[in-house]
Amino acid sequence: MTTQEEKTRRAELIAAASRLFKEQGYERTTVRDLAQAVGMQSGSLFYHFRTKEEMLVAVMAAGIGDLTDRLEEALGQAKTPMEKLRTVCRVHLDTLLGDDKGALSVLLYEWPSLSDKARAELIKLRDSYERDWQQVLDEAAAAGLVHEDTRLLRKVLLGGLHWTIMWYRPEGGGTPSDLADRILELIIRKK
Amino acid sequence: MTTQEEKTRRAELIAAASRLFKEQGYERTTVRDLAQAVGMQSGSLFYHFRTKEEMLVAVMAAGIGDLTDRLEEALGQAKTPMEKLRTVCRVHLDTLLGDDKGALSVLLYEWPSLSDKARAELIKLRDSYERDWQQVLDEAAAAGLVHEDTRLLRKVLLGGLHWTIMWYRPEGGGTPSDLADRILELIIRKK
Amino acid sequence: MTTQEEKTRRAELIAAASRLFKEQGYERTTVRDLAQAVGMQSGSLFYHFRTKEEMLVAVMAAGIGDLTDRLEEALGQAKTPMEKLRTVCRVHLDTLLGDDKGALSVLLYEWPSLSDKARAELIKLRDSYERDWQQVLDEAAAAGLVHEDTRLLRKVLLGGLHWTIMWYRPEGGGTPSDLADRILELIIRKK
Amino acid sequence: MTTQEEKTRRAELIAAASRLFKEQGYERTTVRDLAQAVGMQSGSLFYHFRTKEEMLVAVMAAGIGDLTDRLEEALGQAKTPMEKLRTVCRVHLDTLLGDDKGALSVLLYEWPSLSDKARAELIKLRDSYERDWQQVLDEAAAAGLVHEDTRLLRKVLLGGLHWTIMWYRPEGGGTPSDLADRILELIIRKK
DNA sequence: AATGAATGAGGGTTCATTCAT
DNA sequence: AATGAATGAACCCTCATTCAT
Repeated sequence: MTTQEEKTRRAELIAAASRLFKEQGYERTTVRDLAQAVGMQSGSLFYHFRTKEEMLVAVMAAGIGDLTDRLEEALGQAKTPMEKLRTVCRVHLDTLLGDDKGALSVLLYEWPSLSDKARAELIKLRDSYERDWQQVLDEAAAAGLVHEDTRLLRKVLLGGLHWTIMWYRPEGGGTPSDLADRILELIIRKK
Repeated sequence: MTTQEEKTRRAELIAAASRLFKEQGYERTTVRDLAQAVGMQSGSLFYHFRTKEEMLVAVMAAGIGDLTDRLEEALGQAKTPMEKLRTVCRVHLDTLLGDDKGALSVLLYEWPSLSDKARAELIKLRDSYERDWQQVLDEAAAAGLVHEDTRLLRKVLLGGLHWTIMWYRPEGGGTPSDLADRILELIIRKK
Repeated sequence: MTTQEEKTRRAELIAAASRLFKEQGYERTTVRDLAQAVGMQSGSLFYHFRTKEEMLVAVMAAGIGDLTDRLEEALGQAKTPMEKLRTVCRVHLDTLLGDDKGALSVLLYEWPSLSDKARAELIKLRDSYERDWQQVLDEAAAAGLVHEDTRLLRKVLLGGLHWTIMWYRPEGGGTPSDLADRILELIIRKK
Repeated sequence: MTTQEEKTRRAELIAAASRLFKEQGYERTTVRDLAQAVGMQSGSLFYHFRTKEEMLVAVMAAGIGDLTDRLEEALGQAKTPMEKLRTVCRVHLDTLLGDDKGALSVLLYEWPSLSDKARAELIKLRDSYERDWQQVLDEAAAAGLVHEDTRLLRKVLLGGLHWTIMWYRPEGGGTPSDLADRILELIIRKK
């Protein structure tokens, strides 16, 4: 009950922060903006988070955590290397470009705003996500679907996907999943 | 004389801003930091630039301008579609990852810090650079070297290249040009 | 039962406040510090005390009350003017420098933190303590032991004793009682 | 000229801080109070001092510095041990109770507000003042004027003098110098 | 008797910018 | 061209206090 409400309030704050950090950037978002977005006074924020940076970390951790969960669930239903490849790209773009979430884009573009300490914590989570990618790419390379330098491919492909936030527009651009498929085409080695 | 010195001073400031904006981010760099870096008082900056944002714009404009100049010069010496392809990638990474410049990375990662007005001005410059890329990719596609969806390819490949700032380390990672070649391999359709 | 527990809880709080106000000062001690020291939430404090200042007053009142009680008890066993003189000094330093109590030092050094109203209340208690001192000094003067300007002597001697908190260190400094005796020597008119 | 004005402004601020810290206490004085007292905005303070604590240190350092200067000048004109004794007490009380200065009383009563680092710096200045006292007391003891435990006497007498701020009232209390003489009587060993 | 959550005023400090000189 | 000084709004954060439960 209390736990419930606490979860709710924290979750509300994280959601609001996610949105605002994405829209305006972390530095340009004030704690007053954040408080107002959930209908409280700015001082009250600090009951839930010790610092503004802690909110940023929470947003990012939630973002990468969600993403990893989604990916692992989706991978559970993918059989072939090709299906898995499609899955990692689709889940990534669905999450990044889906309008309900800003957390992932915050993760990517506010990385330099983190203190070293906070960064270290998040790197662990990010690495776990990238390990899943690496496995999928390794299987795909083994099946001759992609170039065998999979470590480089992982970084470059993820970079290419990340960058879509800068130019993707839902109207007339197809769904994120469609886009994922088209991007995949660019690097697939047809048998 | 005055013009000469003025150019010098402005250029000094832009260089300093470039470095500091890259290292610390635009928002986290104060005008005092900037002034100190060239040995003046913070108030004196405003003789050279009306606002801090104007410095950001100057850095970005110089960055994209330089890049386009370099590219066009290098393309002048490239003959085949393959050579041209290699050139665009190499010039991009040499500029982005070369240690003497931060301007390009500032351009990429401080884009959201711009006001709408400033953004509009820079978009023109950026488009001119991307037009050069587009031409090269179109030629390459015509020669069967790359996927024919060159507009998408341009965005994704540039995204992949941009992202290298996040992970490239000079020590043990080869030169930026080497990296460019390896990345190109990932998307080349072998004849 | 409730009364009993209430007393206990109040006493705990006063003891904790005494220690914290002494160590960190009244202004620099937060109600959260105080609450934590007795294992409760900050809001719960306000069931026991209406304001933070009320805690300060309680600490001070307890401090001066205890001191007066101790003094009167000790004086009961002192016969000669010289014994009485020694007693007032010893009790004062034992209480001020004894490691179990901070209340007296709080009384001295947080006096300016009090509101006028609170101050008035405490002045009465303090005066009662000083009246005991005055009597002892008057007897001593009558016996030729000290200078006859006993009102001035009272203030100056008490000032000198108060100031010991600033420099007294238990290790290698003798006991507070020893120190009291040595200080007394400084102002005694030998026979 | 610039130096002059800078001195003026800094001196103004120190004077105002001195007064306010004495009247309201350091913690209860806001930087807005301080700024208003010299007719500037609160932000402007930080052009002259990096932190509020730096102002406190400046007040204290000025206080103890002035005091030492005054003392050394006055001692230059004192011949006999008795005259010197009178001088140290008079200078101390004139400075402490003279209505133009609050710095010395701030030094005494805001000592606990200092950070360890700042305290260390001020201890040096204070020690230099107390060394002058020690010499005077040693000479006086050699002449049989005071008790031979001069180190203890120094601390106790200074404590007694310090405490006068708590009770001295100019109206009807004689001048600070008169008071100094009367206090001295309390500890003098008549020939 | 105590809690968890919130309040709201105010804290010290930062910082882009201005301007007389 | 540059400076020293100041501005003033905004910043993140603190904290005594309140109150429904």
